[in-house]
Amino acid sequence: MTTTRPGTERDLLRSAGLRATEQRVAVLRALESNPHADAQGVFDVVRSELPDTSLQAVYGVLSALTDAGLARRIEPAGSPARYELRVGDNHHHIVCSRCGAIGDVDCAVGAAPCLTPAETSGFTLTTAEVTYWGLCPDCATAPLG
Amino acid sequence: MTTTRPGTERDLLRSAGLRATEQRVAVLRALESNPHADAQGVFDVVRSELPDTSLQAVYGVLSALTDAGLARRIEPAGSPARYELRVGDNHHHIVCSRCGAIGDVDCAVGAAPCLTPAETSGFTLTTAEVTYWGLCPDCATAPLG
DNA sequence: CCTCAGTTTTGAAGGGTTCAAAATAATGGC
DNA sequence: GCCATTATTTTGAACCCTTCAAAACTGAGG
Repeated sequence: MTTTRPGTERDLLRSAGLRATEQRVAVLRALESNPHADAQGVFDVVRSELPDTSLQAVYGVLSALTDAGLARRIEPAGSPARYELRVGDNHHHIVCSRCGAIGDVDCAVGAAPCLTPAETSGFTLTTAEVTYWGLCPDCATAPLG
Repeated sequence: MTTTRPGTERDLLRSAGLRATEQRVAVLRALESNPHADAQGVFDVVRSELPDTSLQAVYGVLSALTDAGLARRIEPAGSPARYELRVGDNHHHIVCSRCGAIGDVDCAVGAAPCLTPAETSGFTLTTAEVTYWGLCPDCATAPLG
């Protein structure tokens, strides 16, 4: 067996119709160990493994993953875009208003109560996105600010 | 009576502890007639009244209004920041994913059901923000894309 | 009317992201 | 296994939105 050994990321990419490049595999790994990382954060992690990777490549990979449905892009106010691999379930996020840390939050009351506003102003609704704001454990207990 | 006549915006500014400059009055008027406008949009409207106003002044005014609680800043993903004068009530927004138009949406089920997630990952919660995505009336009936 | 602090103007820089052409590398077929 | 094809990445640059900073100005109180 001289073929590829691990391959889970490669398989994931191929099954999504994407070429399994080492940059893409590295980005997937980076996001596995760093949920909610931004492009720069992914870049930093990827570089430790593939030192010649460019930031633009990371942007390209993140875009490809997002388009293919393998990643999800979230953009909290005042923060650069973050990416996560947890897709397909409609979960939400809680953002620390002090340090920007992000946590996952499952939908509040069962299925999707927030998905049905009273009045949509004539808009056709497709999705609802909830962002909670607060303080992460560290910042809540930290000194002043 | 040779004093100011209209003055509602001026009064509003003064009561918030801000100087009533003509730029600020103009920005308030622009937001009254253009809810959810972005800085550039406000700038365009203000310029029709005060041609010498700078974009930086608009940014400054919007920042001052937001800090003073007279305006609210919203930042939908993929859009420049928008501003609105409707503050104090926790209403949400619906954004057209095609053209970016924004509508107001009152909180779905009475008070604030979305404010209580099941699990906060240890975060201390302060606010919840709901963004609905869909198509505005115009885009829903428009041709393709 | 004058003074002083708060605002705006002017000019520039910054971060995050996207664009484009050329070089490179991953597939599928031979 | 080797080639050709086409997707990806590299390289280098530009873009938009926003903020910063010093100097000129203006509103509000005395």
